[in-house]
Amino acid sequence: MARPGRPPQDPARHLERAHRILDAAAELILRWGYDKTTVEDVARAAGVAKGTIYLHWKTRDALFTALLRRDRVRLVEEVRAAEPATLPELIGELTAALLRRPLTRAAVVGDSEVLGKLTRQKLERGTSESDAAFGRYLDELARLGAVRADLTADERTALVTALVYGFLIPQSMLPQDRRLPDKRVAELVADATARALGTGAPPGQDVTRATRAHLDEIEETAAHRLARSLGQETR
Amino acid sequence: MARPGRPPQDPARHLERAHRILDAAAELILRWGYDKTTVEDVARAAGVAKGTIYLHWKTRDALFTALLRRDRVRLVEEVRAAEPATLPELIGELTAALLRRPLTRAAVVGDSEVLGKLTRQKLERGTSESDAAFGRYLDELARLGAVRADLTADERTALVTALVYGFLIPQSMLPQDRRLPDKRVAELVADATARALGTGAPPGQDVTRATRAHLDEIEETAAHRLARSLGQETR
DNA sequence: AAATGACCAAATATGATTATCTGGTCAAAT
DNA sequence: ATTTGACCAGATAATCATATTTGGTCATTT
Repeated sequence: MARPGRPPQDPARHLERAHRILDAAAELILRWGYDKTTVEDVARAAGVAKGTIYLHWKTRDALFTALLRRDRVRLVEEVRAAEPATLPELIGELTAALLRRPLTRAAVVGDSEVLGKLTRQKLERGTSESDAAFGRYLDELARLGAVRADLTADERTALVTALVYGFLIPQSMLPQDRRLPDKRVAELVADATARALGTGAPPGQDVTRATRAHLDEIEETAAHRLARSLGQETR
Repeated sequence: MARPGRPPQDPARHLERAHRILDAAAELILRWGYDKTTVEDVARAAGVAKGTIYLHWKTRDALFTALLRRDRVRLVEEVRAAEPATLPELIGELTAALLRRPLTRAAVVGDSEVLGKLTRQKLERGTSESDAAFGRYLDELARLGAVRADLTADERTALVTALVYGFLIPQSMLPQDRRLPDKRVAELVADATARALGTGAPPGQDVTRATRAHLDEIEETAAHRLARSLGQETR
């Protein structure tokens, strides 16, 4: 039932296949968890041979990293598509998007059911860089008078983090039926962000611009990383 | 080196010994973690025989429960001593007290380093009842115009929970040197609570009274539970 | 009556052995 | 050139036997 050989070396086909593999991986991981999902499984589900997967990624881990990065790119795209103009809108959309994306959501919430042994790792790192960018964005907003200037950069970041994580994590530990609707959670986070960090000043054009710029930067970074993850490079 | 026998059956002495055992347990658990702390260890450190511990508690678990309950009572006492008059003050003091008490803190943050196999358990339950009381308190405040009335009870609770957990958990995952000072964290939580839930209305006498009443209720419950934990009853 | 600590059963750890699985490679097929 | 899948070594799991630990009891002592 084999048909080794070489259908055209079309780079577009190559990329399309990478995505197909990632699709398969996503489904399997969400269903069985990272630990229980083997490369063989993924290959079978994607309709390719195991070796083919290693044509795309050096290691199993690299495949998973690519998967998360793709999810992240899509998340950012969703947020962008909503065209948030202010910090609260941005955070609200971010939260909503997070709640919609099981993989990234699991990574954020630290769901060991899904992530298996990777639970801890994926959380810690990756943060520092993006955090810095977010910190700069908040600084800019403070300069523009859109967020409180009486907090240090660390404090502003901690505050936003607290709101997002503070809603996501406890909610995820609640039994299904006691959780607030996802949409409502996003609204509450947005609202709380406005109240806890905002100044009440009407947001000007410059805030919109800064927000857009920040999203550009985030997407740029995310897209770049994904590209690296899809172009054989590992680590 | 033994001296079995029966120094007076003074109930005060009995209680004092219970506390001595708990002191020993607390120290050992904080140093070695729950899993690695044996009943024998505790007995030795407390200067009693192992059997004596079982004169106080039916199981090792009951001892640990008592320990947490005592810590909770002390926490509540500390909060009370600060005489918070408003919700933000209450939450701020609660956070500060939480940060000062390694055991309860570990329980809240879910520190498996300390709690060992109990990490999960202790979190989930025990909540429902106290949660209900807190919910009623928030309701009362809403009625008094001290907190926003445009939120459901669940939402108000979720919001406060988010603030406290949202600060404690991410901070606990940060490397020591990047954490904000405990005191500052408490201030930020208090401030955020005021902004996110407050109405801006000046707090009246009735708010103070409601807050005090709530603390009374909490302490009452906590003290009652501790008493049960120290008076042989197990479960 | 009150406290002890030797004692026991059950749990847990250790180790040795074997079996199974799975990440990753690469010669072969086209 | 490209894809495959048999193949391999190392990791992981399963099994079984043995040793150690430890939660909990209770006859004994004061």
